[in-house]
Amino acid sequence: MPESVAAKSVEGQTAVASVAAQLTDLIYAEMTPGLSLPSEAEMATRYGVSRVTIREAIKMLAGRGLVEISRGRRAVVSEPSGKALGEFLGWIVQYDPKGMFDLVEVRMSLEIKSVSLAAKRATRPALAGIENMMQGMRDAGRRLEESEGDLAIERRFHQCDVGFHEAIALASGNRVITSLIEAMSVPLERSFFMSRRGKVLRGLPLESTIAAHEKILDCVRKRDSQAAEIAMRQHLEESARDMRAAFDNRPATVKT
Amino acid sequence: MPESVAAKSVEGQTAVASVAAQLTDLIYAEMTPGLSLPSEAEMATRYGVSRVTIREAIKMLAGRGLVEISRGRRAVVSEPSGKALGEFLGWIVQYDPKGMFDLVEVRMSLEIKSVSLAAKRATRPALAGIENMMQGMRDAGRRLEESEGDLAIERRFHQCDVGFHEAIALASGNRVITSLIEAMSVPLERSFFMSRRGKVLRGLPLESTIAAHEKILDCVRKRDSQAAEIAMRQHLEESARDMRAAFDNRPATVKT
DNA sequence: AGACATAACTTATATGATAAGTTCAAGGTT
DNA sequence: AACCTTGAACTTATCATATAAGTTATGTCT
Repeated sequence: MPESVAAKSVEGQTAVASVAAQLTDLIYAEMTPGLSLPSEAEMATRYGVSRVTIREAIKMLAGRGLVEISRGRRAVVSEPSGKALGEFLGWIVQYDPKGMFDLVEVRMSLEIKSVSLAAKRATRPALAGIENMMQGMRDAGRRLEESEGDLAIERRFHQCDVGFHEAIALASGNRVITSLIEAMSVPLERSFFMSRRGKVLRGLPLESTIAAHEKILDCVRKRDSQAAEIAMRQHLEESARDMRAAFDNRPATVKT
Repeated sequence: MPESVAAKSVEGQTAVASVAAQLTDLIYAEMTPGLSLPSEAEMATRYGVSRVTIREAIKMLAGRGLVEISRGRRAVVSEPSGKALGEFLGWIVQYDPKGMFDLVEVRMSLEIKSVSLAAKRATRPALAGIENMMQGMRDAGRRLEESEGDLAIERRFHQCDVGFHEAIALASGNRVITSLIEAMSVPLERSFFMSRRGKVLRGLPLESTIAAHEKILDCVRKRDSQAAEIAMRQHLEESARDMRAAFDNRPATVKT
């Protein structure tokens, strides 16, 4: 039997690491999202290692968000998305109690850049995407006033809020911004959910939140990037204040 | 004990995914960087799955940069770092020819925020870290003028350049910024290296680059965050112009 | 005390087997 | 002709077991 020539090409590296690196190169060089990797068996013979080794290498790529795995099908190259990155940000934010505030601080910069670019570059369909989310917020807001405290609707509202910002990022035409904002929404969403369960309600009235978004959308429509920046900054500062306030009178539910 | 209760708790999820999720929770909840996970055998019995399943789950975490693996030792929880994130950014930037410019665009926002915070918050040792990198640039710059075109020294110069910006990010006291800037330097470094090999030299004279950094450092020392922002913006805009220019008259060297 | 051999633990990889998904086409029914 | 069924071929998911080769701790011997 051929003794795994390719796999051990670099001394001191494990076969799994080597295969993972080679697969990464392969994907970068000659594959695009949606395409399938070869079958495990085929790769195993190609790289001269066992199926186990191949599987572990693929799991590594999956952890990085480079491929998606599902049973019965070959691994598929992923569309780049912020989700995997979001997990990572969660990890960074984890330790520090002030980690979430760090995140909000960064988010402010990015969102301002994002909306500024969006005002300059948004295409028609991108604009429609933003308006769609805005409409979703209005609807959820209306229904939320009628049935007070419905958590499902509240969740829907929050999703549209997040979606609004993601749509703006998309409209910016900058993929890096899109991914980063998408990523940041992951830990933020988690934090929202937890604060919700901890009975810490958002202090901001709905109309105020909706009006702020409406204002931002309006600036983007008018292609006034400076005004858009200002509107976004105000909106985020307000919601950061709110978050901070919620954080301060929080420990009511724990002991002390 | 029942048959792998924990592993298959959520229907429709594979055992590997389930174990990976549980390990992630475990790490988030009660572990800190440097600690070791249990041995594979122990986890296998604990979660009621085979060693293979445990190994694949761990490989996923390793792909995310959550743990580090080495032979003979148990997996160790990683220090959060931008490196894994950098790979991811590389992936995002990969397709788009303008991806690198998107990255530079985002970097500008973050670096400005970074230096602004650093000017306000930098501690003594953090400042020393920045000064250290500055000194490194000066040294490398001097030696670079004497021995023209030494690639090793040039590389050293570039490392200090990157290190300078990372030191500022560190001084900002914002972990998210630190990680993101560290992450962005990965694809940027790769791009630098490639353009270097393609004989596309930086057009900027050394003194100009050094002076720009000197100026930034000075502003941080004086705790003048506004001036620091301006200096950083100028520096980055200049280097972006340079990069764009280098990119434009590029294809002459491709095939050789 | 210090060097060195060794046992105990641990990960890396391979082989072979079984179960359970997906895909696709042949053939039967309406 | 359009629609469903069925099964074969392919593919991944998981397991059990075995061997090799690292790391660490426990000694003993000088």
